[in-house]
Amino acid sequence: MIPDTAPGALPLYQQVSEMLIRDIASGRLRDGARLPPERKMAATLGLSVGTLRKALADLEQRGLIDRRQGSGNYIRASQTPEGIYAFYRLERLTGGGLPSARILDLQRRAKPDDLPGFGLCPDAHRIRRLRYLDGDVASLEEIWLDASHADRLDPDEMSQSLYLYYRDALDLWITGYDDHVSVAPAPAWAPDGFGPRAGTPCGFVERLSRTADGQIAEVSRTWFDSTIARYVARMR
Amino acid sequence: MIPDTAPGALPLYQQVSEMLIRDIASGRLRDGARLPPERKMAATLGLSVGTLRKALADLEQRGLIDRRQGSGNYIRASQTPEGIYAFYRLERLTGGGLPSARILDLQRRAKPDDLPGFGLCPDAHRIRRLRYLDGDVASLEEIWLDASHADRLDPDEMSQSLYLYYRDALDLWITGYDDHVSVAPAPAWAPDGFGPRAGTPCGFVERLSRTADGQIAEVSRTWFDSTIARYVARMR
DNA sequence: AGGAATTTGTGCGTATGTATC
DNA sequence: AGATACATACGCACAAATTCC
Repeated sequence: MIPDTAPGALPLYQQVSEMLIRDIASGRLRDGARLPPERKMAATLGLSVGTLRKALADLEQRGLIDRRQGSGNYIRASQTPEGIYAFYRLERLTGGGLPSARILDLQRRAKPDDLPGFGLCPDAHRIRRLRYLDGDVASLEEIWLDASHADRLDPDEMSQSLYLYYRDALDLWITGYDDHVSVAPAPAWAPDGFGPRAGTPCGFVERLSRTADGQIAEVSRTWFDSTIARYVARMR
Repeated sequence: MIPDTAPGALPLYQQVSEMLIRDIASGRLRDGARLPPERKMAATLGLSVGTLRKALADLEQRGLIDRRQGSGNYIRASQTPEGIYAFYRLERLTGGGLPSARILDLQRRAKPDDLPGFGLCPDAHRIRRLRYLDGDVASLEEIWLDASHADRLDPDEMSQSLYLYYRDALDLWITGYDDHVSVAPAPAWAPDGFGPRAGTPCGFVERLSRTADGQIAEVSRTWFDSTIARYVARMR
């Protein structure tokens, strides 16, 4: 790797961290793969072990790798065919579950007034999706992506993980979020197959998704069937 | 500080981190106070700057201090009279809100079957509390604390933050949790003043609280009024 | 079973950059 | 502008866990 030493560039360890995230997202590093030993890897990249370790610690905190003393560093097996769902916080009541998605509708529209203010553009892309866990309908999603990041969205290219699509097709990197979880009526457009009828209370998550510079790029709303799924947060 | 060098002791940086947490919790370090410069502090504690920095990074990640380059390290102003609510995840719909609590009931009982398995003891202390945000009733809590950590609990000594009581009175250190958020009927014991009537759907959080060694010490259930409060999770 | 080799974890020290006061 | 203080980066030694022969 050629480090970017221009003034104002990111610190070395962050450059390394982002490069590795990109490698994982793109599939160049497969799930479960073992990274080279730290000392070898540091030598290859031309940096000190300490700096590399800081980057690796960052990846571990994001849940992208497993670090095992005496063994090695491993790309965390995501147990999904589509890639990483590091940001997906719904799981079956029994724990886990394989997520998948189906797009119901995609439009470009003016942002409605009841959305929190975000982004630069008065317009946004509205994506409505049905989400599954192990094949069962678990939730509905309505996603508003600020239109400044893309003129058009191609539903055929969208992968099961929207964040991967953002990264690969739009070069838009979501690095964090704020989630607000409460209870709200299921939306009027709730299709058959989703447990709660329109207007009846169900779990509700509003997410503000942020890029590395702290700007909100996307606001999403998720209504979930709490007989199927629950929202999970871990702190340690 | 005299470092614990016994075999099996925690790493130095964790000992330092825990000591500082204790100092903050106990009030020996006041909100907003500035810590000594890293080099001076490291010299005082008899350890290297790098080790101290690792402990400080840990505190920052837990949100207990602010680190400002060129300025200093500051105890994060908690904006509450009671101390830290780092683990409290409910806030007003408008953001923030001052939490307080009132104990409704305290009993020692056999653990009910519908609790997840935890702890060593067949018994647990059951605490039922009413929680407020800015004086409004926001949620009900039912807490089950494994009885192996204390024979008796003294309701008069319990502070607004149970975790502080655990630390100070029981020497029990809660360092992390798993939260499961969904929708559930308000419990039969829901008192007047709590918005949702018994049996009607409201927000629901089940929390498994862990000590540093990963053991579950406490299971709590919170029913919250989603017209008043929402559950908040941040990731970055 | 056991010991050597490998690999990550912890801790120390130092030099230099950059933000704040 | 100078002093102070945190941020980044480098390198080394030893401990602890794992792996392999």
